[in-house]
Amino acid sequence: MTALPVEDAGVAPETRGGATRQRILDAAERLFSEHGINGVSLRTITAEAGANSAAANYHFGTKKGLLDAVFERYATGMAEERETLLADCHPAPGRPPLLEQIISAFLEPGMRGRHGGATFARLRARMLAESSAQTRELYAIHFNDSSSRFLEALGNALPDLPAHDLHWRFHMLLGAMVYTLANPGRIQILTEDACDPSDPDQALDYLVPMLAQMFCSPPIAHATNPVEMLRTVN
Amino acid sequence: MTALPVEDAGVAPETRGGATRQRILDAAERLFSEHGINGVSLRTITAEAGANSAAANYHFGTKKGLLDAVFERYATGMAEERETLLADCHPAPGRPPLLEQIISAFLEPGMRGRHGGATFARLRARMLAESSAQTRELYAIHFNDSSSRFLEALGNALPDLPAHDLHWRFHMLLGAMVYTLANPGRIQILTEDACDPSDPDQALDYLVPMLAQMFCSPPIAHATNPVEMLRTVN
DNA sequence: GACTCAATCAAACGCTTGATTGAATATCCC
DNA sequence: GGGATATTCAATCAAGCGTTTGATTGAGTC
Repeated sequence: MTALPVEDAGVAPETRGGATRQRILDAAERLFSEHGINGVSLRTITAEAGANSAAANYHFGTKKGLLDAVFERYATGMAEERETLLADCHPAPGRPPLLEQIISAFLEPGMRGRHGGATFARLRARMLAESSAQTRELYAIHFNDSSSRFLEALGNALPDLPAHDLHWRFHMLLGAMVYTLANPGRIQILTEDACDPSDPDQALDYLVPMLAQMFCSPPIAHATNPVEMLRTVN
Repeated sequence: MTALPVEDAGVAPETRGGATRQRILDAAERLFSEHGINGVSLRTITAEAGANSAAANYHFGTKKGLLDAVFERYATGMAEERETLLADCHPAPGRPPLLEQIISAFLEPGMRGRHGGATFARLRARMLAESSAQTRELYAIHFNDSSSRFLEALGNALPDLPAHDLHWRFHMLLGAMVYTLANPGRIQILTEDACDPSDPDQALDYLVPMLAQMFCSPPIAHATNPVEMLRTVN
């Protein structure tokens, strides 16, 4: 009926780039990110994609397989770009401070237009909150390595910061990023839109220098475990 | 069959404290927080509560009504305690800095054992990420007022901080809190459990002083909108 | 002892879910 | 063209969903 040209027949459906397959991926990404994975049926997705209700199962096997494909589509390139940008981080005159370079290299690929944009960003945030076995595995597969490298790079850039502080601050960085991506709109409600984290440019402009300042600030002395106060790194 | 004593017959089921009703609330809170609202069926909840499959509908009308009741159960007291603690914030020798008092007053009621503990905390975080019409409304009803008051108190404590910075830093505070409550376990995976945000005491010990330092740090000069750089507050 | 009424129960309602089937159609290479 | 392959289609499946029903229970009231 649609008679769209299929440009690469002969390949297994998992690696095809057929038009229907793409439309299903787009629809699934959008609907998953809006209503959650359990909140959307395959029928809704295929209807939105203008495809037959069996098409999703044909192309991706199961609903789980569809989410895998949706996630994989942008996650791989995103992690790669992160690492590329990180490799290019070095202190130099005329460039931002090293810490800002590193933080920007971590945040930027996931927040700007490439790699799925706001839709995929929101899906990632939602998946982190849902935290099922599948979503945890997808995160581990695609992001564990690069995130570890960033943690290491931040530690090298701040040799005097105790590991406990480094880890907690990275946790806070992740929190700021995820909460911004999730865009629950709380701050917009509370401030009547004076501050808009849903604008990626504004978000990066603020988060990168603010997080850099946070990482730079002196270690937190905490009373719970005095031994920690003496330790330096690791 | 169970023959449990009903201590307050004669009251409408919405305000009863019957044993079955309580068990359903407990089971719903736990299962909602673990698998999401769409990820759990009423049958699973009632089975977990050892009740008949119609019991949830009898006591709460609909699944939506059940979530309302689960949220209401602790949210009201939590918001009240926040406001009580905030009213008691004032600079004095021998007490922590005012900023830490305010931040602690905001974070503590939601993170320590009262008001549902870790289970309800995780549910709140998940609801923020899901952000359906119902969850947004529940948040607005129970938390908008008190959150606004905290934003105001922070602004008063930091009269020289531009509103743009204040709002963004409060956004980051919310992100750190929610991400900690959601407990996706990312930092534990990356650091092999050296840092444990799922321990409320450790979390508060670190977050309160670190966030206070963040609020205290100098304003961020941003190039996007130079006019902002000249403004002070509001 | 008849009556009330909140609470519980087993059973079923109509509907949606993820998944499968086999026939029909489109597209490719030779 | 022909034959193989890839895709789409309508139809169907068992299972599960939220919700409703009518009967039953058992403690309190007069």
